[in-house]
Amino acid sequence: MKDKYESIRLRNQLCFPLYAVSNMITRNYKPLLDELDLTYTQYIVMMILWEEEKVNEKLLCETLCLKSNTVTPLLKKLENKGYIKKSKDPEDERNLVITLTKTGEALKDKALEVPKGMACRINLSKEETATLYNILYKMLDEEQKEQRLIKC
Amino acid sequence: MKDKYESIRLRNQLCFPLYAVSNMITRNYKPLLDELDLTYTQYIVMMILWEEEKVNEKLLCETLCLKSNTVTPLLKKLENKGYIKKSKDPEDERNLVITLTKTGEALKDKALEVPKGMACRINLSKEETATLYNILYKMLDEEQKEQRLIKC
DNA sequence: TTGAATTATATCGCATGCGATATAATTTTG
DNA sequence: CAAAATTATATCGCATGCGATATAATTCAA
Repeated sequence: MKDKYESIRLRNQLCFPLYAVSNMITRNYKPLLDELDLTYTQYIVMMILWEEEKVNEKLLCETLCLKSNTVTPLLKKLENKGYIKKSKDPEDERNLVITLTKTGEALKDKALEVPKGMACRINLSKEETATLYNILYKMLDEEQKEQRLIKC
Repeated sequence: MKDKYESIRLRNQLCFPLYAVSNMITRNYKPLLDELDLTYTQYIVMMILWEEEKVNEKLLCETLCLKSNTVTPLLKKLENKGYIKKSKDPEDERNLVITLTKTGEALKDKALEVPKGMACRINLSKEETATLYNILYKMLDEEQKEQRLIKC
């Protein structure tokens, strides 16, 4: 390596484009999600609920790779907007069970506009998209594996 | 498409793994950057300064794809830590010129430990890394192109 | 079986990101 | 050349993310 400092050049980092693209995506979603009165993080929580009907907070945290200190206040906001309901699992009172309200359920159809609006904003080929998707999930899976190893 | 709602399933989003991996990367950097008393965003600012010697805020914002409302307070913190100095460009007093202090410059060698420490945390092949890098920069470049088009 | 460990949420403090807005310096324009 | 527009920073308010810590419910263990 010519320069001792090659490894700390911004252009040689993989982390930076990941970080910048992630910010970029969130920025691009904003105008579309404003229509639903959702932030990006609130949107991915709602996506899970539109699929699952009933989820507890722990599972939500694991699925989204977030900690409860991010998710708890976020759920409070979704509750205040009238999109979700919170209740305790009678089997184990520690578990928070989250379900959609009628309003939250109704939002599902409106949400179909979001991916439509985003489609034109990401100019990748089908193949590039698939490759990107697979590499990213590989990274997430590795991380999860690490987590499990650390627990042992 | 079988299900009308396929497009809003979390698993069918490209944005989500991007978002989750970006968070994951930042989490992984934290213990390494704590040694330098830097956050991740502060670290990428310092990387630019270690390369450039002298940068103004506008260029910094463009390079990092961030707005001044993120970068201005961040520079104040780096100044308080004694890593950078701020001055005005005499040619155009609007421009903020940022340079490293001796302490900031000295941190460069210590920073070489950071990519060393990260290497083992990303389990991608050379090829996967290159592919990921290229696709991400393609996305960033498209975005920049859009920006220019909008300006016209 | 009861005190200790574990687990699931919740709270606190700090550092981003960013839209909206304010301010100061420079450039454009009529 | 003076007012208007533009440009570069700065400030404000809100919504994350997360490490550290607190609290309540459950499980484990002596």
